[in-house]
Amino acid sequence: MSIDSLSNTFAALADPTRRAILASLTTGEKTVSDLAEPFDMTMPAITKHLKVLEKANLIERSRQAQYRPCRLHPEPLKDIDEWMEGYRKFFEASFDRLEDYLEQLQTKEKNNEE
Amino acid sequence: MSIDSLSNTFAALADPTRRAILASLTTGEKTVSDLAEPFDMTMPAITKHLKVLEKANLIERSRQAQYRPCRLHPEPLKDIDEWMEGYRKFFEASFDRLEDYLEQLQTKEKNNEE
DNA sequence: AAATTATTTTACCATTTAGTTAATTAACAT
DNA sequence: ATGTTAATTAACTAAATGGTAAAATAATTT
Repeated sequence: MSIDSLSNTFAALADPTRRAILASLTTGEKTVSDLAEPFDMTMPAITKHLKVLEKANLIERSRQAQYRPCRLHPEPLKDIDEWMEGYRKFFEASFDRLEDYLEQLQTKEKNNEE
Repeated sequence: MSIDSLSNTFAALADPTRRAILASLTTGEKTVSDLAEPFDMTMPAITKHLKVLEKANLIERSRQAQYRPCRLHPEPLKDIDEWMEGYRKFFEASFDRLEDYLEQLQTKEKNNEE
């Protein structure tokens, strides 16, 4: 039980419906019906998606009358951003420079072995 | 068929074994056995993870004798980074401070109203 | 040619996921 | 009290996922 939270966050984002829900929440709090409206999907399906997002800590919920409004809780995205940091140098560099970089690394490794 | 590629990338990253494989590839090309070594997992399991990464375009493979070396192909991470761009303002520290600041302002205003 | 090493494929299994319909809960409005 | 609106839960299904063991493929070594 309890998969690591980075995996959980990535998994939650690996679905276009859920990403669209998050995008929708960037403009402010929304009810479940509001969120469901753009999708050709039943309400229980949306409820499930919201549970996934809630478990991944990407949204927070409250109660107002019969509504359960959702709002964005972006903190877990920070963890992804930090994870990305370790790879940024690989995709920001031009292809030629990446190859140079990898070559350098391998040369260094070889030298360290001696 | 053919899920959107952003979903595919996120899904590929939603597994600690696969992320560890990517991390391992940041130091250069590795054979399947090299990659498998740290894990308590059979070779076919690793082969499957590599297929997921390959399908997500996060690794590339070649042939050298009986080896099938893998190397990092970081480009899809760029797409994630770009997706993140739309959310950065929500989780970046400066924003938190801005929120605090705005909250302070509103409190002050309220006090002035009384 | 036979044996070894590296890797994949096949066939299987258990669990999770993404959806459905039907029933239920909760709060509000008449 | 009754009905309406908002949302969830329950029960089910099909497909995907992450793993296994055993067999197959491919190249190398002896």
